Amino acid sequence: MKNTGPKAKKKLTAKGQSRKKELLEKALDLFGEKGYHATTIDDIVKAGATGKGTFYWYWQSKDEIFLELLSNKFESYISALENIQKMKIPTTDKLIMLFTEIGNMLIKYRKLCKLIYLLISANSDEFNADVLKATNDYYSRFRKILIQFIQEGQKEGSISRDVDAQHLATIFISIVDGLLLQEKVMNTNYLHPKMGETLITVLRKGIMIQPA
Amino acid sequence: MKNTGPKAKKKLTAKGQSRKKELLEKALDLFGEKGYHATTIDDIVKAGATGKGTFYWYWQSKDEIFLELLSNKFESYISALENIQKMKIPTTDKLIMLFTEIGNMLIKYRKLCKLIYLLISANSDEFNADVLKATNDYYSRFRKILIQFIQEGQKEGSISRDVDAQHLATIFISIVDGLLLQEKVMNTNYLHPKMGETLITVLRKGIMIQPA
Amino acid sequence: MKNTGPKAKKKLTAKGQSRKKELLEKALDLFGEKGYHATTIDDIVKAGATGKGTFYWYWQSKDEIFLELLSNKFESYISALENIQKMKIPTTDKLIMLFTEIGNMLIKYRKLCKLIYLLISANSDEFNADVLKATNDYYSRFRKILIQFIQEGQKEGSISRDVDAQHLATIFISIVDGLLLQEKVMNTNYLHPKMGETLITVLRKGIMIQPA
Amino acid sequence: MKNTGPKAKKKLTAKGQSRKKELLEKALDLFGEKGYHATTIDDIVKAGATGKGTFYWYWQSKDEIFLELLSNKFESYISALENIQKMKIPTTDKLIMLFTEIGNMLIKYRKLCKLIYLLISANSDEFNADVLKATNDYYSRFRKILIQFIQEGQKEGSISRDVDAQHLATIFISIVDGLLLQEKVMNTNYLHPKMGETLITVLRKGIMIQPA
DNA sequence: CATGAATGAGTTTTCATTCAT
DNA sequence: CATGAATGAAAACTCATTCAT
Repeated sequence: MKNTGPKAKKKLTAKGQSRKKELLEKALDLFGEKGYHATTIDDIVKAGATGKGTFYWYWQSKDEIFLELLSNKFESYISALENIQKMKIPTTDKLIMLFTEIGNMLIKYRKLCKLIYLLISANSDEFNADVLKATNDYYSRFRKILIQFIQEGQKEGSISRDVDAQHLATIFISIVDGLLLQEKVMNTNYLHPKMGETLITVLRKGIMIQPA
Repeated sequence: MKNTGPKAKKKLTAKGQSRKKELLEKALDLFGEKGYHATTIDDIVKAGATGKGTFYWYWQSKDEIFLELLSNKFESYISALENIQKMKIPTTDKLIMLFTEIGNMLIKYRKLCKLIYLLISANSDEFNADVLKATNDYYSRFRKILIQFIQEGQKEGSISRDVDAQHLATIFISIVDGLLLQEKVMNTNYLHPKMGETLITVLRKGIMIQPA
Repeated sequence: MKNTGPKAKKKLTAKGQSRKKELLEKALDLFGEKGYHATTIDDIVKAGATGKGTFYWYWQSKDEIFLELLSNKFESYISALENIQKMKIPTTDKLIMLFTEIGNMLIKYRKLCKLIYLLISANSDEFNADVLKATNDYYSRFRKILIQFIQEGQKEGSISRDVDAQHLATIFISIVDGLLLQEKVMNTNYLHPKMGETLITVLRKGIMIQPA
Repeated sequence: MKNTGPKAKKKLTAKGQSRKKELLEKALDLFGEKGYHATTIDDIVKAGATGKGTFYWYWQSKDEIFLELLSNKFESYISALENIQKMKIPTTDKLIMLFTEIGNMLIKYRKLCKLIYLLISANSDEFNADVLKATNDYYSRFRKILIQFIQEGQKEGSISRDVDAQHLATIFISIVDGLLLQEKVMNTNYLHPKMGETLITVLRKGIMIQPA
C-alpha cells in the first residue's frame, strides 16, 4: 500500500464528477462479484471505459476507492437508521420501521453488503487504518442504534427485560450479516418476505411483551 | 490454478504425515490471520520451517491446501452435529446438545470459522469447483440438520408450528455465522456464556412451546 | 501456458511498435542461440533493456512471442516462394529463381532457420496448437510449391517423369532442412556457392556414371 | 549442470545392469517424445517404476544419461557404417549396402534419430562439452565414411568427378537428417520404399532432362 | 542398492502504480 | 484531465539434485 498520505482534494468538473461516479459504481459491482484482491485496477477502468491514469487521477490507490465506497454507502445506510432512532414515535412503531428499513436496505444495498465480506476477509495487513476504522465505526454505530432501541423498548415495557440489550443487538446484527453471508455462499435469495415474517414471529414472541 | 489434474495420492511416512499436519496447522493460522490472498506459500513454508518444494510435494497448489483444510475441518464439525441429530433422545435435549456443541465448536474451531469468511470473500473465479462444492455441501448439511431438528420439534409439539422450518434454519445459521463475523470485524470476543444465555432466552420464548 | 484466451489486440504507438520489434529481434537472437527452454523471459527483457512487465504487455506468454516470431518470418519466407511459383516464366527459369531464393533466404533468415530446430525439439505437450499448426502450414505450403513446380516441369518435359513429384518435393525439403541442421551441429557454414553448384549438378545429371 | 567431474565407474550386478538398461530405454522413449527439457527425472523413474535415488545411483545428472544414450546408439550406428566402408568389395556394391544400412537404421533407430533434434535444439549452455563433442564426432565420422565412399567411387569411375566429394557428403547427410525432420514435423512416415526408389533414381540419373 | 521426501534456486506470471505524451 | 505503455517487486510454481532411512 502506497500513497496513504494526505492529498489536496481535487475540485472536479461536472463531467469529472459523473465519470468518477461511474467508476465507483463499476468498482462496487466488481468488488462485490470478484472480491477485493481479484478485482484489478484494469478490471475497473475497463468496466468504466477509461484509462488507468484516470483512475489514479481520482484516487491515489486501490485502497482509497475501496474506502470511499465504504464510507459513502455505509454513511447513507447507517444515517437512515439513526434518523429512525431519533424519531419521536412509539418504540413498537420504530421496531417496524427499523426492520422494514434494514430489509429494504439489504435489498437496495445488496452490493454494499458484499463489501462487508471483503472487509471481514481482509486483515490489518491488507487494508490501511482508515478502512479498518471505517468498518469499525459502521458496526459501532449500528450496534449503538440497536442498543438504544432495545433499551428504550425495555424502559417502555415493550421488550423483555430478561435479555441483555448488548447481546440482543449483537444477535440482531448477526442475523442480518449471516443472512447475506448465506446468500452469497448458497447463491440463492433468502431475503424474501416469508423469511421476514418468520423472523418477526420469532422476535415478537421471543422478546416482545404483548400488552395484556 | 495449475496441476488440477488427477495425481496419485501420496503414501506418506509417519514423519511425512506429521510434517504435513504441521504445515496444515500453520496454513490454517495464517489464512485465518491474514486472509487467503495475503497468505503466501512463502509465509506457509517459513512458518513450517521448510522449503517451497516441500509444500508442493504435499499439495499441488494453494487452492489444494485450502480445500483440504476446509474439507477436514468441516467434516469433523458437521459430522459431530449429524451424530447429535441421529440420537434417539427428546428433541428438547437435542436442542441443548446441539447449541452446546455449536458453541463449543465456535470456540474450538475458531480458526476454521475464519475460513468461512475467506470463502465468502472468494468467488467462483478464484476458487475451483471443488472448493465451492465443499462449502455448499457444508451449508447444505448444516441446514439439513437444523431443519430436521426443527421439524421433529414441531411434530413433537416442542417447537411452534407458526414458524417455517426452512426459514428458521436459515436464521439459526445466520446467527452463528454473523456472530463470528462480528468477532472478526470488532476484534472482540462475543462468544461468552452470557451471549448464549440471551440467545437461548430469545429462542425459548420465541419458538419453544412451554408445556402447560 | 496461461492466458491463451482471446484478448483484444493492442493498438501500439509508433514507439511501442519499435520497442516490440526490438524485443522480437532480441528474442529471435536468443532463441536461436540458446534454445527455447534455455531462453528466459528475463534474458529477453534484459537484452531489450526493459522490465518484465513490458514483455507481458506485448505478449501473454513465452509461447505467444515464439508463435509471433514463427508466423512473421515463415510468412515472408514462404510467400516469396509462392510468388515465384505464380510467375508466368519457363519452369527452368523458375527452378533457378527458386533455388536462388531459397539459398538467399537460408542466409538472410539464418535466425529463422534456427527456429525450425526449436520446433522439432519441441513437442505437442510443450507448444500449443497454434504453434504446431503454424509449422505444419509452413511445411505444407513449402511442399505444395515444390510439387507444383516439379509437376509443371514434368508436363513441360524438363523434369524426368521417372520420379514421383511428392517424393522429390520431400527430398528437396530434406536437403534444405538438413543443411541447416548440420550447420548448427558442426557450427560451420555449409551454405557457400560451391555447395549450391554441387547440388545443382546432382539434380541436373545425377551422380552415377553408367558403364557404356 | 552439476557433477560433471569424474566418478569411479560402478560395477553393477546383473539385476543392476538390466534395471539400468530398462531406464535407458524409457529415457530414450521419453526424450524422443517430449524433448530433453520437457522430460523430467520424475518422468523417467516413473516410467522405469523405480525411485529417484536409483536414477542418481546410475547417473550423476540428467546430462549424463543423455550422453550415455547418445554414445551407445551413435557408436553402434556409425561403427556399422564404418564396417561396410572397410569391406573389400566393389564400390557399387558398397553403395547399395550403405544406403540399405542407412535406411534400415533410420527405421531401427527411429528413437535415436529424435535425439539428433534434441542436440540441435540444445546449445553449448545447456549441454556439457562431452555431449557436444560426442555429437560432433558422430557427424564427423559419418561425413568421413561418406567422403571416402564417394572418393573411392570417383577413383573407380563409378561416381562423377564433376561433384565435390565433401559437398556431396554434406548433401547426403542433409537428406537423411531432413527426412527425419519432416517426419517429426508432419507426423507422417516418409521413410517407405517408394521414397528410397525416388532418391536412388535422382542420385543415379539426376532429374533434369536435357533437350536433344 | 533402493526409495521418495525434502530442498531451494530459478522460472513464469501478475498487477498496483508511475509518467511521458 | 485523459491515456495506456512501461515498470518491477512480489507471487505462484517447477524440477534437478540430495540424503536419511
